[in-house]
Amino acid sequence: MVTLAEVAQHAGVSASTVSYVLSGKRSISATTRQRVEQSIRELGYHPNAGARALASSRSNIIALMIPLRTDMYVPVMMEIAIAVATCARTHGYDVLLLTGEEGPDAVRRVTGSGLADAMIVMDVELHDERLPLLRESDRPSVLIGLPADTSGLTCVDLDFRATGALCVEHLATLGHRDIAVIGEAPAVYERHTGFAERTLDGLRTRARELGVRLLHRPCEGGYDAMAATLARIFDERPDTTGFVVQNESAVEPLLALLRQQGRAVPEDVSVVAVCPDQVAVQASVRLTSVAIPAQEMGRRAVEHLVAKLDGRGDDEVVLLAPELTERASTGPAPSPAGS
Amino acid sequence: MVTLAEVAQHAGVSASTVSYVLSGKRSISATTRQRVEQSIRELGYHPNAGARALASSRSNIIALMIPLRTDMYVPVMMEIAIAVATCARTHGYDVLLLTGEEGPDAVRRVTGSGLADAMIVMDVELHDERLPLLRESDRPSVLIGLPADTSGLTCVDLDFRATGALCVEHLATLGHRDIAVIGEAPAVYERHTGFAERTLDGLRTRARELGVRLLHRPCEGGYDAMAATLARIFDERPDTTGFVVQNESAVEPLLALLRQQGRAVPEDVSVVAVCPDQVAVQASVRLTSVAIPAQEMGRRAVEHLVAKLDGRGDDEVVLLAPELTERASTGPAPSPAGS
DNA sequence: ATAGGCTGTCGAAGCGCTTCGACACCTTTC
DNA sequence: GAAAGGTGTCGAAGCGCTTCGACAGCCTAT
Repeated sequence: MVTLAEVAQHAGVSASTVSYVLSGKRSISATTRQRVEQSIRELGYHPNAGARALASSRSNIIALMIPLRTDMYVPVMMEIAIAVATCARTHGYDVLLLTGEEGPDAVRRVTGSGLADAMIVMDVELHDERLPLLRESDRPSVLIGLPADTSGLTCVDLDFRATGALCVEHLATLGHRDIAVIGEAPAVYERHTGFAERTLDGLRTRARELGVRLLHRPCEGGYDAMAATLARIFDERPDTTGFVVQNESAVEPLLALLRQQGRAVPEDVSVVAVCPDQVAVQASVRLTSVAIPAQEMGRRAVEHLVAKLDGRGDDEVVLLAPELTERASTGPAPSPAGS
Repeated sequence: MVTLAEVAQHAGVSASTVSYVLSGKRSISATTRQRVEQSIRELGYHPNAGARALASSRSNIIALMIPLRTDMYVPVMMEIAIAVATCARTHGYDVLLLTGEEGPDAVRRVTGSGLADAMIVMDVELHDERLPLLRESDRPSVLIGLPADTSGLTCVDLDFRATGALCVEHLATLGHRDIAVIGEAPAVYERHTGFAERTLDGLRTRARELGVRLLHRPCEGGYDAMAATLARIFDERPDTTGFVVQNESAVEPLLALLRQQGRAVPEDVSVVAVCPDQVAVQASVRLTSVAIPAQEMGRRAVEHLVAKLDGRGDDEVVLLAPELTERASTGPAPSPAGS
C-alpha cells in the first residue's frame, strides 16, 4: 500500500504538494508536477478512498436506489443503472447500489454516514416515504420518476402524460374510435407509481378531447394473464381496433394472441407500445412505439446531481418529451363492418 | 453531523467505549452498553464511513462488476445484481456498481484505493484480462462464471456443461434424433464467454454419446434474425424435431415462427430452453427448461466472499447442478413420415 | 530602491474512527 | 490474606489524506 507520504519522499517534495498536484487546487510548477506524476506512476500509487473521504468529507460516491422487484420493466431499470454508472464515472464518481428493500432507512444510513455524497432514487411512488428525508437532507438528490408533490425536489422523467396523449392521438388520427389500454400489473397501480398513473391520465384526457372511447385494463405479464385480459376486452368492447400497451412482458403475448385469433396487425387492429426501442424492434411485429429513453434519463440524473454537487444547479423538474416512432404495427382503422 | 466523541460525552463514557459497544470487540457491561445505545438513538448517530474505513482499513463495501452491454441476458444480470445487493446487506456490506467498461483498470482502482474490500466479477471470459490482477490482489474476489484456468480463483456458476448434457438427454429420451441448438449471438462466442462454450460442449459430448445429430447456430435476438436462422436450420436438417434455445430474446420469436409454419409444439417439434424460470413460464408455450438460478448464484457469491473476508473460506469452484423442469414444450418425437 | 503582489511550496493541524496497552477493580484460589 | 486471573474502561497513538496559513523568492510598478 503506497501512501501519499511515500510518493512525496520519492519525488522530493512535501505531502501537500503531492496532494495539490492530484487535486489541482493550487498551482504547481510544471517541473514539480511532472516529477510528482512520474513518482506516482513508478510507485503505482492510488489515493486511499477512506482517508480522502475523511479529510475532505466527500466520498465521490453516488448512491442509486433501484427497486427490489425483478418482475417488471427490468430492461429499463438495468439500462438506467448502467447509464448512471457509466456517466458517473466520467465525472469521477462511483455508484453505490441500494435496493428499495431497506426503504427510508437506506436514505438515513447513507446520508448519515457520509457513504455517498448524493443520491438517485428510482421507482418513485406518488407519496413516497423517502421524500421527506430527501427534502430535509443536506445532500443533493435526483428522482427518476415524479411524485405527487415535487416541491424541493429535482426530478427527471419521461413526460408520461404527453406519452399517453401521443399514443391516443396517433391511433385517433388513423381513425380508431375504440381503444384498449393494456397496462402494467395491478400492483403497479396499487403502489401509485407515478408513471403508470400519469400515462393513464394523459390517455384519458386526450381520449375525451378527441371523442375516443378508452378501456383500461391492468395486466400481469405472461401469456395466460394476457389471454384472460384480452378476452374480457373484446367481450366488453367488441369494436376495439386500437391497443396501447405499457407492459413489456405483455407485448409478445398480445401479438401472439391477436395472430391466433385471426386478427391481423395492423390491418384489423393497431398496436402502440410504450417501451424501450429495443423491445419494439425485436417484437414479432415491429412495433409503433413511444420509446422510454432510459439512458438519457440516467445521464440527465447524474448530470444534474454533479451540477448540484459543484454548487451549480437547482431544483427542477425535467420532463423529457416523448417521441413516437411509427413502425409496422399501426395502420388505418378498418371500416366498420356493414357500413 | 454527530460524532463518536459527542455520543461518548452524552453517555458519560470515553470514545473507545462507544467504539467497542458498536463493534462488540471487547466486553462491555450491560448498563454501559444500554446507556451508550440510548445516546446513539437520541442523537441519531451514524458512524462516519470514511473515518471507519481509514481507521480499520475495511470499507465494508463489495464491488460488483457487471457487463456494460445491455443487449443480452439482462434479466439474469439484474437478478444477480439485486441478489448480491440484498445478500450483501444482510452481512453488513454495501455494493459498489462497476461496469465492465473500465476493464482491468477498474480492478486496480478499486483494490488500490481500498474503496472496496472485495470484488464480484460477472460476465467472465475464458481468458479474461482481469484474472491476473484478481489472482495477485490481496483482496478476495469471486467470479460468477468460469474462465479457462480457475487456479487461484473462486468461481460460482451453473454447471453449463451438465446443463447442455441434460437438455440433449431429455430430448433423446423422448426419441428426438435431430436436434438444433439456437445459441447466443455470435458476439458471445467470439468473446469466448465461458458459459456459452461450456453449454455447447456439454450438448455436443452428450449428443455424440447418445448418437444424436446436433446442429448449432448462434442467433441474434429478435424476430428477423430468428426467421433467417430457422430457415437455414430446416434447410440443412429438414428432420429436425428438437430445439435447445439458449438465448432469451430468441425464445418468443422461435415459438411464433414455428406456430406460423404450422409446426405444433410439442406435437411436431419439442423445445427446451435454458433461461430463468420466469421467462419459461411467461412464454406463449410454457417451456420445458433448465433454470438459470440467478439469485442463488448471487447469494453464493456473496457468502463465499464474506467467508473469505472473515478469514474462513478458500478458493473453490462451485458448480450448481442444473435442474430440468418439464413443462408443455416437449413431447415424444413424431414417428418419421413414411415409416 | 522599495513596497506590493504573485507564484510555488511547505508544515501542521485536523477529519472521526479503531485499537493497543494500561490499569483499576473485583473475584477466585490455595 | 496475598497472588493470580478476569472484567470493564480509558487514553493516546495513529490511519492517509486535505487544507489553511505562512513564507520565500521573484516580478512589476512606482
